[in-house]
Amino acid sequence: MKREKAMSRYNAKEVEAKWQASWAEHKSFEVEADPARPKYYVLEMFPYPSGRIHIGHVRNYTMGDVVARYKKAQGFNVLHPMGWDAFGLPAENAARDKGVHPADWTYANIAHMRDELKGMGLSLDWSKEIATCHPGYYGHQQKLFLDFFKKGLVYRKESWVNWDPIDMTVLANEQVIDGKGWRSGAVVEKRKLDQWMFRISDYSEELLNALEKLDRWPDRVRLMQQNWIGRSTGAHIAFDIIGEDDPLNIYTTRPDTLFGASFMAVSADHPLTQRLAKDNPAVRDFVAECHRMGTSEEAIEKAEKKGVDMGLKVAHPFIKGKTLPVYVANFVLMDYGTGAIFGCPAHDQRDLDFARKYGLDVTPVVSPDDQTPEIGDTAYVGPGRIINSDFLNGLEVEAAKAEVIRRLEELGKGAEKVNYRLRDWGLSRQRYWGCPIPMIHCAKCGTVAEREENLPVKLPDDVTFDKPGNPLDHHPTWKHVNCPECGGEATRETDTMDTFVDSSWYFARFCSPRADKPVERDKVDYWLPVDQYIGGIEHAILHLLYSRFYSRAMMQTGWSHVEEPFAGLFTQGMVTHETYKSASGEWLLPDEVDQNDAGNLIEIATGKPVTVGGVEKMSKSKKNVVDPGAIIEKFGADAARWYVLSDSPPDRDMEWTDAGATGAWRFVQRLHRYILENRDMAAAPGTAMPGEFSDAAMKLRKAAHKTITQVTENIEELHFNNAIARIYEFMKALSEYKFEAGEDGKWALRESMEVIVQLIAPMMPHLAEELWQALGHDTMLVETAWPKADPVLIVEDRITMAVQVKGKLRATIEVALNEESKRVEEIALAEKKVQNAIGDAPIRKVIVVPNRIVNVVI
RNA sequence: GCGGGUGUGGCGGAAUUGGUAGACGCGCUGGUUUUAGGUACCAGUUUCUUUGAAGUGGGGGUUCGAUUCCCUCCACCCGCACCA
Repeated sequence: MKREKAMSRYNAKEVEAKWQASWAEHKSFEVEADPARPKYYVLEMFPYPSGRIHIGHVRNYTMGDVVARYKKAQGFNVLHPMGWDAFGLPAENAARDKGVHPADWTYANIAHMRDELKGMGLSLDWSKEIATCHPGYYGHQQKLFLDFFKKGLVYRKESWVNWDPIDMTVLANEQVIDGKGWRSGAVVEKRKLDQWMFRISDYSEELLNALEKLDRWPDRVRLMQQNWIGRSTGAHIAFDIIGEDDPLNIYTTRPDTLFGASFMAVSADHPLTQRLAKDNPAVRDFVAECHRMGTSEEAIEKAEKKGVDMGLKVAHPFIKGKTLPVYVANFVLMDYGTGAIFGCPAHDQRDLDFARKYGLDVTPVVSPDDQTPEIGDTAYVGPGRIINSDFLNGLEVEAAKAEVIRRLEELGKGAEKVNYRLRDWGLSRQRYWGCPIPMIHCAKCGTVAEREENLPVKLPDDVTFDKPGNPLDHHPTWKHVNCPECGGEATRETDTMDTFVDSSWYFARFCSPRADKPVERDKVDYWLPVDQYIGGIEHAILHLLYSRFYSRAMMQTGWSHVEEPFAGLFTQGMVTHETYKSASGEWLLPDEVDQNDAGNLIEIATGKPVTVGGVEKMSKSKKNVVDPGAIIEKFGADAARWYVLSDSPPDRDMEWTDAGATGAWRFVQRLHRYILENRDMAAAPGTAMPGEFSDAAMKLRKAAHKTITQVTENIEELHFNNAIARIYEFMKALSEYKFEAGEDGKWALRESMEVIVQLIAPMMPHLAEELWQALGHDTMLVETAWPKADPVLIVEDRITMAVQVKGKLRATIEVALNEESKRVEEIALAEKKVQNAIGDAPIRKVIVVPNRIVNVVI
């Protein structure tokens, strides 16, 4: 009997498979460039093929799918492709740990994840699928690299890496834990290696200025990029080193505080430090200590401010006879400015911490109130006038900066300088599973480009991961080639490219994914830029900035016409879940936890109570993950899609709860049941619209058309949770509708049923398609135009206005739309509750905001 | 440490961007239906000392009016250049 009841329910699994097959058969989402039609390019950040999709993917791709399906219904030629960010470290880890070849591991993962994505019913054009680890992709990436090289956008430079001395390998920052290698446990060293670099810093100003034009990007992302590029105006100052010919060049943004300088600080990697370290053990030890700190800016900034006096003195450029000691300090970054600063402790917190530690002078030179400020443990960084500074005294900070620069220029000891925080992009990785850099080192000719006819430079398949270091370097034959210039013996570059390179142009490749060159101009000219890009906020800076650089570089090499790859950007929040711990303190999967009869959470296996922890980002380590496959199996893809959209604003984190998913599933059942049980009461499809409607029918029609307007607006703004709330409201209005025998009532019912089915279609495409058919249509909903609201039906002639007395709500009144303010005031004051609230007090003022509110001030 | 963000009932959140705080959903309470229910339907649900008052993380300010703007403090989250 149980089965019988279940059979009468909507069978999501069956129905979803049916429509997925139907869309595939009809090639519903396969598109070609068609200049006669308006295009819309929807793209979600492509996934790393880890093996299984996670619920964050479900949320991300559902959002993109809603936009894609909606835009298609609006008549756009919609490109909505999918691919795989398939190079990267995890494949090599799997190779090392499990003995699987990275390619086999990756392609198996892709196959599985592709099936999972197909089960979600996404409107993807699978004929355009790409994987970055395929030579058909990375070969073209090598061509772009060579073009960039010829334009001078690529160069080689020594730079610092994390080096594991036992594994003999370069470590990613995340592989360095507390200064030690994650596998070997060896203390990590900083080491200098020759690295390939992209000249992104050439575009600093351009990348900064163009942010202004990205008006469909979140402000916070633009702000983060702006801060990352970090344009500052300051000064270069040359300090004469006592007893030496060459000066110490520093960069400062506060030249106005020059008279407050009490020491110089240079980076551990500064040439001066390197030179002095040779004869000075204290300096050498300190440099070694700095090199154990790791390469991340975070590690450097968080470390205690330390330094060593290197015994040198420099002369103050303006104070005769004053000298300043030169320290090597751990908080000075070689990559920023010149790698050297002057320290003015009174007006910089780091300098102050340093000065207090080493007993250096603290001289205030900026005063907020013309008094000499007391400097304790907090530096004064605010505005004010200059004091204790000779010719600068009395000037405001900005005027003082200009004046000191003018004086320095006169002396030939300095100049104004614009500086950027943005560094060139180091793309070399000493790893196997990445795109080979198509360069060859020849003893005679130097480093030369591989010939284009030899592209792609393919990765060798026969590699081993049992030896420390880079497998490409170990390979017996791969790197040995003839020089393309002289034909002599030479070796290939064994570095591969950063995976950020792969993801910096994939959106362009999607336009012509099988072309025999990186991109076809007519295709990118039609499709680019991406109209709506959707992905995580964690990519706010690097991936997006690198892609913006790549677009410009591709423009410069003639491949494209767009500066900005992503016209619209949306960053969705993460999916979170409660964490659970067993009685013995082990993390538990949500599936291992259930409620007992008393409503307490217990571990299913043991029956023991479970400790509920915080709601956190889903992570394998804390086991607070849900498996999308299991969710879709249980509730269907539509319910899962509906739920990830319904509860939280898309840019915020959402908490996954079982109850929420069940709620979505219930709505699926409810709508399905409603349409199937009541469709016979509705007019036949295609019936002509009656000339007149009863009040009830009219009320329903108004609700339907208002809902069309609201849902359309909500989807345009990507406020999917609000769209769903409006659909719920309309569902309520629909179920409260009393059926009428007349043709007008039947017609209104059909209209409303069709409207709700069309409005849910972007979110729940399978159910919508099924119900569309159930309503008697033999066309596919996926090919049906988006409903249009009748403007006549969405204007209300009477509205409710709130009446406040002294800012507090006392009554509401109903008035005509756009009623005269004077009349509104009369009606409001006549209200009994309003009069009670006013009492005997004299009315000082009445504020009437048309169609909104009345506030009586007493 | 630096940069960016978030904070509203028991829970997720809404609020036309300065104008009725709590839409919509979950949960809960009561009722109806059903052979049964982790079903369906109906009603209620911010709190309190309830003729009223308080209330959007805490404190202060601007305003006729503040979830919204300003100052300050607290908590949590994201990024920091070799994870993707």
